[in-house]
Amino acid sequence: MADKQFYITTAISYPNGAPHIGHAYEVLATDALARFKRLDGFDVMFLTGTDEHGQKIQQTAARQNRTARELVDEMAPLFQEMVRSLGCSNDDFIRTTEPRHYATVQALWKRMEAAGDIYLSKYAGWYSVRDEAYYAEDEIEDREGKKYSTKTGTPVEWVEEESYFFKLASYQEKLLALYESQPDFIGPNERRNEILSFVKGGLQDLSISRTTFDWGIPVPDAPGHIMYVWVDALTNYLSATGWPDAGASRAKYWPADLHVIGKDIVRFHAVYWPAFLMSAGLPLPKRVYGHGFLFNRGEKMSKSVGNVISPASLIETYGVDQVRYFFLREVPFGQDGNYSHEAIINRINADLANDLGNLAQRSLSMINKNCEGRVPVPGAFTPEDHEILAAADAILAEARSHHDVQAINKALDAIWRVVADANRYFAAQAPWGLKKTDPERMGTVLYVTAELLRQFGILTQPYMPTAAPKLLDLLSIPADQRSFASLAKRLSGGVELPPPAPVFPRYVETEAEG
RNA sequence: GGCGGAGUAGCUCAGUCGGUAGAGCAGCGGAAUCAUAAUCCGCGUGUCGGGGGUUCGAGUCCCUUCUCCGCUACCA
Repeated sequence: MADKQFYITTAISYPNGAPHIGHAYEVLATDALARFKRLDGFDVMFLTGTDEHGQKIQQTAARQNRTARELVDEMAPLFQEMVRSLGCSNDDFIRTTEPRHYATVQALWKRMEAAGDIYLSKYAGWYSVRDEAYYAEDEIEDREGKKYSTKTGTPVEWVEEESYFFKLASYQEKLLALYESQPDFIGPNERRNEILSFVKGGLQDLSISRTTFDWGIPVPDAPGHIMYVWVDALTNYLSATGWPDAGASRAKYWPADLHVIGKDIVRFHAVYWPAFLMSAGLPLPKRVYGHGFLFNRGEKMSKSVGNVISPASLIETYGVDQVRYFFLREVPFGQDGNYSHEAIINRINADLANDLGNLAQRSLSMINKNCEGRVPVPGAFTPEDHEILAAADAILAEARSHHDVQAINKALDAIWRVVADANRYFAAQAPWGLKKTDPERMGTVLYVTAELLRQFGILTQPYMPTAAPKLLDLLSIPADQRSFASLAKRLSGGVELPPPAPVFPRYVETEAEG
């Protein structure tokens, strides 16, 4: 049991502005992965948080005439509230401004320094504050006397500073060996190929300290130097385990099993991060997975286009479980996805209200009216009964294999294929017609259907942490019989059920909306 | 410029070792009435981006070409 641990993380959010759908998507998907593992018997640690240092925060705060500290203390709770409102089950929320994080980052730095991988040199070049990146002479252009990055269009300024460097170049071979020996270190495959070609193309040493601003973690024994964003931010995954305190209660969780991140920061997680850890002599995470981006009707969400929708308003409009279900089912995790009001409604009504919700409602109300509100005691099963139950029994193994590669939408497809089968089963058996002709057979059909609902209820808990338990409540399933281990134990006949109530309401368009 | 990926039914996409093109959604018709106007059944003649080639036979292999996307590099 001690070996069945699972440490999963999201990237930490940069709280320079309010949380948006991208933040919500990443954390809700990671939550589904974490919940699945918990239900599957793992001792899970699920971490998310905020990355609160850097020049952008400092400048935003300055514009508002206050300190960076004041700014992040106001912003971080917005992210915590978003995570909470999405029904997420994170075990911790780390902020990079916390003392525990400072301690870990500085310890990691010292380890890398002791390994001989850090040296002092000088860095000069065109720096974009917004991108937090340096650009070469030919990567910038002159526009009305000012310099801009040709790549991102952001303003750049000439910066010359003393900087500590990390000997990244010397890790090229070790990294390639890592990708070779651990083929699933990077997912999905497209991202792996990109990283592979990037590293094969040669690595340069990395500047890992800054002296031009001071909102960051100080470099040990180097006044004036603060740490580069990625040394600081990536290390949060380690900080939450209490490292370097080997006696910390969470020390056992390292190395992380899965870092869930956006596809834009795969390089930092798949190149820099393992190199830092190798340097410090620490075990490496098992896998890094880069998910795609979400677009509103094919367009990137932006204030100028006027299609900005906050996670909070989505939840308010559709409901938290519905929002979670939609994004997890509709978008293949790892690919970019689209969302629109129409698409969300279609999923809510077709999959949740019609297919699953209505199946529950029609079968449970028949039990309520015709079986004294108790789970019927089934008679002998027919081949049809065995077949549909076998289909349900097969879901877990398939869902598991999809979750192993973060193919969340495929796991949901697998469940809903059987939901569709269950509707066909119910229609074919037509228990309402058996009421007078063969009440015992009717009871058996209703029993089988209730058992299928139990399976669906248990299996959908990772995705819909509010609605799925409601469905299980309607079946009087005790709290301690809701894990995947309980899937194999059939519903017991004779148990009293509460009156049925709709679990997934239809979304009805109101006049005002249109 | 280099590397990689993708172009298949109105929409989103599956198509394993080459063997007469599939699913879901939407649409049309029917059945049923237990149920959240829900459910079930039936209905798809698609230049599989274009062109050429290999093969008895190619969406599936090879060449070429067009378009889109990602990563990356960049010319004195």
